[in-house]
Amino acid sequence: MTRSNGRQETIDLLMGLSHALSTNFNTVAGELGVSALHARALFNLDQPAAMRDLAATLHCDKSHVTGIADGLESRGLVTREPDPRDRRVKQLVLTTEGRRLRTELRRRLVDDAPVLSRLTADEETQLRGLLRAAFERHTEENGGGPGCG
Amino acid sequence: MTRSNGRQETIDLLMGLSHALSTNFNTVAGELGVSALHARALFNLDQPAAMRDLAATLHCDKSHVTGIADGLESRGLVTREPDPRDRRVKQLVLTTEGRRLRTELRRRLVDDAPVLSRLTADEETQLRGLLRAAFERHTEENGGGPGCG
DNA sequence: TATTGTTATACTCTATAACTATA
DNA sequence: TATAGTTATAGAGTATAACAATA
Repeated sequence: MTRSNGRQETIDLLMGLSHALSTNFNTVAGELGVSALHARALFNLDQPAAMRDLAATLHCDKSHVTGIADGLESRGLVTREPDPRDRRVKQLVLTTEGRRLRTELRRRLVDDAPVLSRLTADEETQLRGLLRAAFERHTEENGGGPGCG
Repeated sequence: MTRSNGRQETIDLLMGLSHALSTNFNTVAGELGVSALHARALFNLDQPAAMRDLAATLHCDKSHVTGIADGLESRGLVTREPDPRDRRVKQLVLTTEGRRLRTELRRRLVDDAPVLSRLTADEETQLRGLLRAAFERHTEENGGGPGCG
């Protein structure tokens, strides 16, 4: 019970931060006219990706990615490109508009970051260092490193 | 563009942590035999609460709380108690079993905290200090302080 | 035989609106 | 007239299973 109470406070704070972050993500996505789901997909499409890989990144079933890709494609944000190496595979590739939207999404997430904006530059650097350390030591166990998975 | 790149990394790290945290929350809830939704409600019922208040805490509509309370009640985890001051209101109160489950939930969240477990005691204290500072300066704007809202 | 993506189906989470009983 | 909770309904998000094409 020596460390637990502090640990518990840390968890509460992190869950609060987590919630603020995801609320902000939803808000920003909404402002850009896409659902949070679509924004999450866009966010992870910095490089073209096979649908199977996007499913892995998003921790969902591949059948779900079909629907996501349909939505994104009908909005002109991605295209399905054949993979010359394996004709079963379709690569999802951002269109120009998709890239624009993705860039804007990231820009706003960075600019509007809730809670975070309350730290001084020094404090933010400290925080980043701590998180980096935690993730470097946090091996594959729990689904890997950071990102919008 | 001086600070943006670092900031962007911080955001990525936080989103990764956020995801690890919520995955862990779901896992722990599953191990205890409740859905993440029910666990989230239990988590916030440390004190009896009117259904309207739980809706506010969970950031959802009151109609949704009716369903949550139905599920929790049918599992013997909460009861609906009348409020003598206002006969429209029903207070949700944890049963003995509900309290036990809530305690166990919190214990496991603290013990199994992913990523966090990779920090030394000193680092965790530093992290807690930073988060506390951020939240203290982060006024009501974005739904208030920490918690499992 | 195994895998990629698709379709069909169903289940969970959540919001909106109409209702009731209070206030 | 406004609010607390309920009911009914509908829409996302997601999983499972069966299928087609390809490996």
